[in-house]
Amino acid sequence: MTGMNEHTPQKRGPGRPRKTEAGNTKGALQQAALRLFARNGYAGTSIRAIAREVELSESVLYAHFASKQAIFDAILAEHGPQRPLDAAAGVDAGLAESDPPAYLRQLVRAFLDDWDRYDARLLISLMARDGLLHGPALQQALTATRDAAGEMFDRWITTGHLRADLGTPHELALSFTGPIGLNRILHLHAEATAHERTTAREEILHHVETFINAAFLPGTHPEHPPLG
Amino acid sequence: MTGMNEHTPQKRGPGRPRKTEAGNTKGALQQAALRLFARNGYAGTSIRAIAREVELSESVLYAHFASKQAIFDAILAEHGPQRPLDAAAGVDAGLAESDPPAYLRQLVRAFLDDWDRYDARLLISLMARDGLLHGPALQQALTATRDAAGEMFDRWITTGHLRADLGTPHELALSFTGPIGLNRILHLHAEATAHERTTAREEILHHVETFINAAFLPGTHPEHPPLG
DNA sequence: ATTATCTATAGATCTATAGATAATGC
DNA sequence: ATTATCTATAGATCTATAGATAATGC
Repeated sequence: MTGMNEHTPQKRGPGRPRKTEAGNTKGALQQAALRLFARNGYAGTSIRAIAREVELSESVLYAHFASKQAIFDAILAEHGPQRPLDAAAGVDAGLAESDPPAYLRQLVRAFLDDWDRYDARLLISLMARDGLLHGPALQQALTATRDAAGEMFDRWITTGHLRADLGTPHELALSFTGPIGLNRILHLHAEATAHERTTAREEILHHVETFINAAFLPGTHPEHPPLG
Repeated sequence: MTGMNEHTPQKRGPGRPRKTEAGNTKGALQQAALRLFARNGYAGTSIRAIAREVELSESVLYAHFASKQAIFDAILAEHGPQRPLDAAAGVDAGLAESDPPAYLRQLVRAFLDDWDRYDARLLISLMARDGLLHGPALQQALTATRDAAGEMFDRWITTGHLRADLGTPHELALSFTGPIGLNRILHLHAEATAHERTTAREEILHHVETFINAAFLPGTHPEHPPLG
C-alpha cells in the first residue's frame, strides 16, 4: 500500500516550487474556472473546486485574483464580448459583389468553424448558465450582427440580387440569422456530442440553402449543386 | 420607536396559525422558489431565501418538501415539459386547408400569447439559468414542435400551397421556427421589459410574413394587408 | 391525535485572510 | 527582498433535523 501514491498526482509542499515544475498557474486557474463555471454555474462552483481542478491549495487563487467574482470577470474580459467579425476575416470579400450566395455560404461556414472551437462552446455553456444570455452584452453583439446582415441584404436588393418583395432588409436579417443563432445556442455548447454538433451545422447549412433558394433572384449568380 | 413594528410584516409565533391567517403555504413556497430559481439559479438560491420570501421560517420548507432538490423537481413537474400544443387548441383548424397563411398567423399568435404569460417567462429564465436549455426535455419538445411543423408543410406542398423547390419540409420547418424560437428564448423571459417583449413579438410576426411571402405560392389563398 | 408552524442547533461547506516556508533573482 | 506556494483558521452561510408550541378537527 505504500506505493499507492506513486501514480496519484503529487501534492505539492509549502514554499515556492522549483522553476522546472512551475507552470502558468494563473492561466490554468482561469481555464479551470471557465470549465467549471460553464458546467455548474457561478454559484455552483466553489473556489475550492477550482483549486482542486489544478491540484493547488485554495489560497493560491487569492494570490492571482482578488476574489471569486474577479476570476469570473477576467474570463469574460478575455473570451467575452469578443471580436464578432474576426471569423469573417478569411472570407473572400470580392464574392460579396460577384456571387452573393457563394459569399453567404463562405461567411456562414467561417462562423460555424469559429463557433465549434472548444472555447467558444464553453462560452455558450457559460452564457446559458449564468443569465448572460439575457444580459446586455449578448443583446448588443446580436444586434450588431443582425444589423450587418441587414445592410448587406440592403445592398443586394439594390444590386438586384435579392428579392425586394419579401420584407425589409432588417426583417430578412432575422429570418436569415434566427435559425443560425438558435442552433448555435442550443447545440454548439461544451457538453454537446460530436454528433449533435455535426447535425446542428448541417441543419444550418441547409437553412442557408433554403434562404438562398427563397430570397435570391435566379439568373443573377452561378448555380450551386444541392447539399445532399 | 415602539410603534416601528406596526407596519413591518408581522413575524408569526410558534404553533399552528389560526385558520383565518393560514394560506396555501406549499403553493406559495413553490411559486417563490420558481421566482428565485429563475432569477438566481438553483445553486444561487438558498432554502433560507425562499422561506424569507414567503415570510416563514426555513424549517417550514421541510414540512412540505423532502429537500431543496425536491422543490426544484416539483416546479419542473408542474410547469415543466408542458402540453406543447395546448396553446394551439383555440385555433380554427379549418383554416389549415382553406387558408394556410391565415392558419399560420393564428397559430403563431396563439403561441405568442401563451409564451408571454408570466409563468411561461419564468420558465424560460429558469431554463436559461440551470442548463435546462441543453437538457433532453427541451430538445424533445423542440423536436416535436418542429416535426409537427414539418408534417404541416409537407401537406401544404402536396396541396400545392407551398413551394416545393425551397427545401424538404423538415428543412423548411427549421427556417420557419428558428427565428421564433430564438426570439422566445432571448426576449420572452421574466426580466424582459414590456418594450423588449413587444418588439420580440412584432419581429416574430414580421418573420412570419416574410416566410409566407417567400414560401407560399401566390393565388392559392386570399391576400393579406401588410403589418406596417 | 394531527397539522402547521416555530426556535435552536448540528455539521458541512464556503470565501477570504494571516502567517509560515522555500525557491528565485538581484 | 520577492514570489509562489502551503497550512490553519475565522466567520459566514448553507442544508437538514430535533423538539417545542398552539390551533384544528375528530
